[in-house]
Amino acid sequence: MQKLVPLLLDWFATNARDLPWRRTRDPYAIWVSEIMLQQTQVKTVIPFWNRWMKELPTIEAAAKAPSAKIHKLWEGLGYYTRVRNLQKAARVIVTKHGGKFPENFDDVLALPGIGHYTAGAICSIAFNQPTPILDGNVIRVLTRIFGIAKNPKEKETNQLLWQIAEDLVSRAKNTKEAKAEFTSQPSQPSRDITSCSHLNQSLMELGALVCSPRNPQCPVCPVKNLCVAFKENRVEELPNLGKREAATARRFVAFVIERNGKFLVRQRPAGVVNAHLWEFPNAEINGAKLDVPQIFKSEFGTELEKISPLCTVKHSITRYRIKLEAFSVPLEKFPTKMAGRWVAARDFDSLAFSSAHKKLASAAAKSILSGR
DNA sequence: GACGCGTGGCC
DNA sequence: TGGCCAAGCGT
Repeated sequence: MQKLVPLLLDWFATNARDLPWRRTRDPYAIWVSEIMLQQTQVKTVIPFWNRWMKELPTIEAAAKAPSAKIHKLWEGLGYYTRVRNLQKAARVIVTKHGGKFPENFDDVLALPGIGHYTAGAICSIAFNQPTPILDGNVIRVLTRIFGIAKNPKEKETNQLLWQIAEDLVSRAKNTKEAKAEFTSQPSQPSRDITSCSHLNQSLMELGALVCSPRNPQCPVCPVKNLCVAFKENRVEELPNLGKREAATARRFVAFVIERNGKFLVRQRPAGVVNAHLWEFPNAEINGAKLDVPQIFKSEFGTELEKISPLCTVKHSITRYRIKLEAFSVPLEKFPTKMAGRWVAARDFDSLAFSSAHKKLASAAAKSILSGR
């Protein structure tokens, strides 16, 4: 096991992807990347991160930004609580840390939206502290290298994995390369050493590029000769994550209500799925029968005048598989009971829609252009 | 400790 | 193509 850390560091030195947040040591920039990357793939995050850093380049800017702006910048990324916690934390940093990102692990961990993984990632990547990380990639890499067959979500196994992660990053701090880097540049402050940062990133990078969930690229793996799963031909069996619950089907109907070129949209309240995002009026359908005029009347207390199918969107939210059927509802006189905002199609882009309803907005704008 | 939270990539 | 998965966190 002596060889593991240097093998990973050597591999990372020549195989690391050139990601935008790897071109900086700014803890704010790295923090933003880590929040965006939670449960989200690198490829998805890149344009969001670039846009965010351009629009809100500092902690102070993030702290001051209007709610509409941060939601718009997050539109399409999902898990929108992340962006509100990011701003809450930015405000804590401004008020409690003088606007400077804290370097103490416990101070970082105390920030809203930052758990053990993210605190460890920021402290190691931005400050090169020997703080361990354990995410989906690292769980996969470590359970395979060490042949750990128990479910990594179980407390005992989870603790073991954190212990291994801590051991590895501690070794990285004391590795020969780190000392060489230090002695060759004795005048540099310690934060210019990167071995802890690179060791942690190497585990995730290996998990993303080589030790992948399906079709792992074992022949090119730098640590295959140390890997228990590879030697025992158990790579496909690990990690032993339980089964997921089957998705539940749900069905919704949405009304794209238009009058004089404006559409009725509303903002979802706090505390629900897609809180604070905008959407077209909609309702869940229970039961098999789809009586659209009846649903419209029960929602709005008004008979609809005309109606035509607009489009159908299939999407998933957490464990629900959703079919959303949208109808165009042109109105001559709109009822006062309808709560929401009337918005022209050209202004849709100024609102943050949930992903499914963003598709409805596109369809609505298109139908206006074509004269419907 | 289990659950809720979003979305898109991938095969 | 539908199901699995992704740089998790808060409650």
